[in-house]
Formats: sequence, structure tokens, C-alpha cells
Amino acid sequence: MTRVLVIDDEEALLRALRINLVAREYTVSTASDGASGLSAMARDHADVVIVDLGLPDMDGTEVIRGIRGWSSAPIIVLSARGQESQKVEALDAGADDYVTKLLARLRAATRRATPGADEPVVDAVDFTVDLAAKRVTLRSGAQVRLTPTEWQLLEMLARHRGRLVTGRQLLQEVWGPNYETETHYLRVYMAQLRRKLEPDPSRPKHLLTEPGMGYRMTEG
Amino acid sequence: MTRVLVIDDEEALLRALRINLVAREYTVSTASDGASGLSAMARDHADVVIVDLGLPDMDGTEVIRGIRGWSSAPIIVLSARGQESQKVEALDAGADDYVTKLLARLRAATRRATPGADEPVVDAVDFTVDLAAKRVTLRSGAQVRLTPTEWQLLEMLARHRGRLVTGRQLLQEVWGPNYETETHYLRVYMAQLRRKLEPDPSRPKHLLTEPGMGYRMTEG
DNA sequence: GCCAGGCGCAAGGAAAACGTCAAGACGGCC
DNA sequence: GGCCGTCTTGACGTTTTCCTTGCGCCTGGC
Repeated sequence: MTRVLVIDDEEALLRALRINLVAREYTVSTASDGASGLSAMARDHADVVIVDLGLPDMDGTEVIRGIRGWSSAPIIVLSARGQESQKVEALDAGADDYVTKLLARLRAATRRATPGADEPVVDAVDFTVDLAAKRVTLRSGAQVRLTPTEWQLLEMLARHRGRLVTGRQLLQEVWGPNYETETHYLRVYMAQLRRKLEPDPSRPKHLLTEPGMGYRMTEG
Repeated sequence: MTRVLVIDDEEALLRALRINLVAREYTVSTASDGASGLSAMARDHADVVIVDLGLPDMDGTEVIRGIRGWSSAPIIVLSARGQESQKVEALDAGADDYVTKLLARLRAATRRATPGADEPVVDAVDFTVDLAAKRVTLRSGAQVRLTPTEWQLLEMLARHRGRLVTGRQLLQEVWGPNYETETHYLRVYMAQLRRKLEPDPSRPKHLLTEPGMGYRMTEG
């Protein structure tokens, strides 16, 4: 399920967009100014953000910079106001050209965000990570239950399999931009992941630590 | 292939940048003022934009606003002129610190869009350095574990492969600006790198010392 | 032949990073 | 309100890395 965050101060447009997007099976959250938009993003980690330029409290470009500073989620920018407000009633109708185009942009944006479309399953010797289904299966066939945080951490490592991922990257992506220094979290959750996934948790084969550098997931 | 749009009115810098970027396998298009820069972006949809503030026809920040209004492509801003123009001749030489830093900024900007696309792999006879994965593999296939300091040192040398790097450069980049004189550190860590990477550490083939000058990494 | 300066090499203690366990805080749900 | 799972926080022992020191080698100049 793709989560969309809409940042716009126009109440009518917000409501109309929500209706349309939910109907298309997106999960929608909204914010009506830049500041709450940023904190909503930090909290929820939406997959796509739709931003209106011209917010009441801050420049839209600042919002974009604030998000781009730590997240790689695609951002769709609504063009100048005026034009938009003319379209609100059409939006309520629910099926006009404007919605169609926005939905197309949404699809394009989310497609680009998941370049691993050809390989949504990461296969390790002792377990398998299905990124699309958000599911982990042990070699024995047993399913593993992961908490949301555990999953996000594993997903990040699996997406970069083989490559080293720094602690900062992980903390920013999983916990948000204000947690860069909470390296403790990493140690706690890495230990939990290892307990659930590694044959011998104290001697990890797949979830490796590179002291001072970060973590790396290996398949073999 | 990453497409870069460079907007700058200084002809020499434009030409020098083009040469350097094309050599790194970027696709480059250029514009010499703000207006044509905006239309070039609208036409080509470059993946990254490099903008010089202080263009002849309009303020650089306006150009940025004009692009950010509809595109979420990363924008790299060149700092104040003067400084830059001093660097043009160095740019033509093609191998100084300035290019290295700009390339680093380019990589950082594009990494979000296309992760791991342009980080090269440096291949030597006896080992391989994967800059993206931060990994070193021996010809035998064995992985080599490097400490953070060791890695930074090797990365610096690998990025400048074939060229001589002075001790001052290495010390500044790895240890910081206040360690220029601690040439001792270099000897200690170079020895460790050689122990881990060279077939015969006491007779180095790849990590060479140029007495009184600095160090150089060779691939053959 | 002798000295001085730059370099390679090995080893040890201080400091930082890491792993682990467990208890407290928080929020959703019945 | 009480229960449950999850997330945060704290304390402590272990591992790893970093900096430092000392010594010996080689080279070039006197």
C-alpha cells in the first residue's frame, strides 16, 4: 500500500484529493502548512509527497529542501495556485483531466522510486525477504513476525544488499531526520533482527557490522 | 546515463566542466543565461542542474525557483564567482581538488535518484575497490575488512588512481585541517593497508611511496 | 665512515564503538 | 481502566579502533 502525504492549505482541495486517492487505494495523510507537513513526514515516512507551493507559513521550496535533506521519497509539486482552485469543483466530481494527470504523475513517481521492480525478492542462504509482500520467510519455511521498525531496518539493508549502509543513513531513513545520533537504537534493533533471522545470532552471517562504518547485509 | 544541465555564463568554465563531466560519462547540456537555462530544463528534463549564481539576465535564485516550481531534480549551486574563475585553469588540467569535490556533490545529488549508478569500481591487479559498496575484494575472492581510517585513505588514493597525492592532501582529507604535519599517521596506516592488500607488503606494487612527495596508487 | 632525516614496522594502553539484557514509557485496543 | 505489543532508555561487559612510542633500516651528504 502506497502512502501519500498531501501538504496544502486549501481545505476543499485537501478533502477532494483525499477522497480520490483513497478510492484508488492509496493511504493518505494530510497537512495544512509547511511545518506540520515536515513533522508529519518525519513521523510517518510517506512513500510520496504532494506539495503545494505557496503555503501560509513557509515557502514551498523550503518544505521540499527540508524533506530532500534526509528522505529520498519522490515529491510532486502542484503548480501555481489560482489555476488549482479553479479545478476544485472538478476534483469533487472525481474524474476529470486534472485528477487523471495527477494520478499519472503519482504512478510515475512511485515507479521510479522502486527501481528494484525486477527483483522484489532478496534471497539469502538462511532466509528470504519479499520486499513487495513485506514478508520474511526462513529457509525452514516458517514465517517471521517483524515489528514495523524491524521491517524498515531490514528493508533498507535488503535494498542495498551487498553494499555498506552507514548508521546515519539507517537512522535517517527509519527513525527520521532528528535521530542521526541515536546509534543506540541501531544496536538494539540489529540484535533483535539477528535473533529472529540468524542461525547463530551471536555470530551473524548476513547482518554484518563494520565497526565505525555501518552495517551490511550479505546473501551468502 | 545521468543528464546534467550546467547554467553559467563563463565560457571557459562551461567548456572545462563539459570536458570533465563527459569524461565521467555524464550527458551534458549547457546554457549561458537564466532564460535559456530554464527553457533547456523544460525541454530536456535533466537529472541534475548545476547553476552559477550571478547570471547576466536574471538572479540565480530566480532560476532555481523557476525550476523548483515544477521539477524535483536536484540543484547544485556554485558558490560566489571570483573564487570560481580563479579555478578555471585548474579545471582545465582536469585533476584537482575542485573537480573532485564537485563530482562528489554530483554523486551525492544523484545517489537519491539512481542509487549506485555512477560510483566506479577501481580494479587493480591484486585487488578490487568498490567505492559504492565500500568493499575491497582480493583477487582470491576474499573480502578485506578495513577500519574507517584505512578506508578513507584507500578511497582517496583510489579516486586519484595513477596520480600522485601529497601527504598534506591525505592528512587534510582524512584527519582534518589541523593534522597537516602528522606525517607519522600516514606511515602507520599505509603500512596497515599494505599488510592487508599487497601480496608482498614490504615490496608494494600498488601503494607506492614517492619519497618526499607523497603516495600513489597504481592498478598494474 | 658517520650522521641526519625520512620511512617501515611492531606493540600497548586509552578511548570509542558495539552487543546484550532488562526495565520503564507509550499508545492502541478491548 | 487494564492489557498487550512495541518502542525507548539505561547499565555493564566486550570488542575494535585509534593514537602513541620506540626502534631499526635505508639513502644521501659530509
